[in-house]
Amino acid sequence: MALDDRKKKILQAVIEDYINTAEPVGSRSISKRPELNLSAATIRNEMGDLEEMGLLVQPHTSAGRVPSAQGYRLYVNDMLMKYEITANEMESIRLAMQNKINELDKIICDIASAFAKLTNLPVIGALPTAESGVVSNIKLVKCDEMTIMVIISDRSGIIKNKVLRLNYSISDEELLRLNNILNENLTGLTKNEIGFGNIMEVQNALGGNGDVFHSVLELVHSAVSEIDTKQIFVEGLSNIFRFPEYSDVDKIKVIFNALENKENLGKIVGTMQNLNSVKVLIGDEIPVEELKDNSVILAPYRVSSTLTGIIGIIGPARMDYSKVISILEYFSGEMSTELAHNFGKELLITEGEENNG
Amino acid sequence: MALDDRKKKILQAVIEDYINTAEPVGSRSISKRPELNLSAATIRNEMGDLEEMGLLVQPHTSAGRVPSAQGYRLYVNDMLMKYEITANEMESIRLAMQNKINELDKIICDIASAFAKLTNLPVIGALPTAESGVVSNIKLVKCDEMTIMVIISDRSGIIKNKVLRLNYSISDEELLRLNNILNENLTGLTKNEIGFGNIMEVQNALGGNGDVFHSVLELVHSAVSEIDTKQIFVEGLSNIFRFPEYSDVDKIKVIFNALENKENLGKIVGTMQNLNSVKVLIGDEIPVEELKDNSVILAPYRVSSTLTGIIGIIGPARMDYSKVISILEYFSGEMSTELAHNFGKELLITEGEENNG
DNA sequence: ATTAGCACTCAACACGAGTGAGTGCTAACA
DNA sequence: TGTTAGCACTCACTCGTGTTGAGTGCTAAT
Repeated sequence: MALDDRKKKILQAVIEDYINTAEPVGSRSISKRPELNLSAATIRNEMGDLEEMGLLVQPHTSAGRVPSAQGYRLYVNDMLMKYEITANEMESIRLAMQNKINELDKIICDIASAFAKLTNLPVIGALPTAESGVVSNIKLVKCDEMTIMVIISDRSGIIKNKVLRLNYSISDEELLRLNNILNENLTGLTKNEIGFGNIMEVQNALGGNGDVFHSVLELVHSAVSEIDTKQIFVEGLSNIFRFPEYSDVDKIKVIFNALENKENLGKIVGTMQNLNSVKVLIGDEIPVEELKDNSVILAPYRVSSTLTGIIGIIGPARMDYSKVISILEYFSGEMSTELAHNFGKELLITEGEENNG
Repeated sequence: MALDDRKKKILQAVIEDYINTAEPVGSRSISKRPELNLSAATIRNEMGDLEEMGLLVQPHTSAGRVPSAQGYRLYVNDMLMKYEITANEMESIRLAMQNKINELDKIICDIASAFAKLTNLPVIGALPTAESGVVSNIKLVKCDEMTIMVIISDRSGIIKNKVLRLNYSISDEELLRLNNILNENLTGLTKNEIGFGNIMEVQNALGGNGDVFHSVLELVHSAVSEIDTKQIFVEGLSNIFRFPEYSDVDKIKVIFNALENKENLGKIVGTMQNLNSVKVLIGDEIPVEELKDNSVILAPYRVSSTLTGIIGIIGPARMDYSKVISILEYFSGEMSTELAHNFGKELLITEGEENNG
């Protein structure tokens, strides 16, 4: 059966009605639309065809039709109207970006929060991490007699710092020597290239008293290996209460349990392979069984040449794709220029951690 | 009316039954208890008295009785049986503490998560912060030509670090001079004593080119003022789904909205004034209107002489006070020695942030 | 003082009729 | 041949009713 223009229009009408009302859409309500000057009976015939084609589903015999995942997919791919972001919406996002005092992680969370408000949907994402850039500098700083901080940078700035409290003291000369050897052996390599092997090389280069520095080396290793560890966040989770599809406690329980599990979130965010465009996951395209009645829309953002993150929303498959995609695209596109404008230069990210020796 | 021994026993029986079943407790079920060899009719008379005294409440005429907030309060103050922590429970908490690789914040979150599992309740708390200790050292480190890190320590170690990217370069000599002046003016003061006034003094001491360092001073100021900013966390929120009192979406919505609001959490955690013992908030003792059907139990913990935090649970007023209090007391008491044992020395906390200049 | 007995209350549940939105099919119509 | 009006049918949903059972308060006997 061919999907002619009229069928497309009817499908679109059903999807848009359903997005607004969350109720199965009947033939009569569609027939009332002025752009489709057809009787309910005709619509019924067409809807029957659309159901046969797998684009619509009937929850039960005497109910209207609901879009299937396949229907949504067709809608997203072919029939999406361009949603024009309002000045207000741009303003909310800009405002969230403009708080100069806050550090990057907080700005991202502010933006996520603004998204959650604009879209009335829970927002998920990953904080910016360095995508395996080349380590350009490792710096060991002695904070006090027994406390060492390691600072790792790539050419765009600091990407990780960690603190270590030793249970022995280390002289300035020893530290400088260790620092030099570390830089000789590790700079110029990407995070992925730095493994335990390289670290052992350093230990060998240090010769006899390499043992003394063992915990410092361990610290460097753990800092390096965490460079691109994605820190995942969820904002505005309580937005799901707005949806009639979550008016049942059991369903809320399922989605909460699913989203409380960082592993699941990691899987979802991990579906973004190329960091260039918005990605839409509908229904069982989501790699988490419990979320297969939902849709996820993800967008990459780039803070600097090496720092990237992911932000997106999750909600019932019935969602305002057009608006959400536009907002995410706007953000994705404007992020770097916006922040560059506000901050006047490339941004840094840094995380502090501690450790014991 | 006097609260004689028998009335106390009946009250206790009602509360403990209700804690276990979440159903209004009838006279018959109490009369079956071997330790109270009384008929249902007698129990009924006594329960009538207890209701008159405000310790029990009847949800509706033909229902059993439920403890009032006042009843719970009496129970917690006078009638609590000492719950003996099991070896298993100790083990879970110890395990969470033992992960040496992780930094302190993660250990606390692990412990919170263990608590959530042990108690089947959502856990709230504040990450360890320095309680206005004396700033013993401020260190400015030049990471690269235009990047500065400020590291603030008290005598127990690093308590805050922040990174700043300048849009001008700063010489080693200038930085050293600024560092010295900062230490001259600010060390020995507590966080509360360091205000914008002191910072301005530094700027004056710097003389003519004080402007150049303005953003560095701003950074120091913001780092200092964040030293004891409580970072609040919630773990295992989905535990509330276990309770029949939250089988209604509207109620879940209320508690979620209440707990999603950091301000509310701050208010709750803020009720801990003295950091010495476990605190129980029952019903409207909780400073958040929406949570007045719940109870909160909070405990302080001390990581080092200057680093303290708060951890606690929240749940329906009907909760196993005895067990939860014991677990929190155990944790509160063992925390420092446990961690001291695992880490072999005082702990540090450090947070990294960034800023723009 | 305690208890057995009894009438009373009321939430909860199950059942069934009625309602209405929606369908598919068929026959008439342009 | 495509479109439409009409009609019988389906089925979730609502609402009123009756029943059940746990629990109470009161009273009178022990």
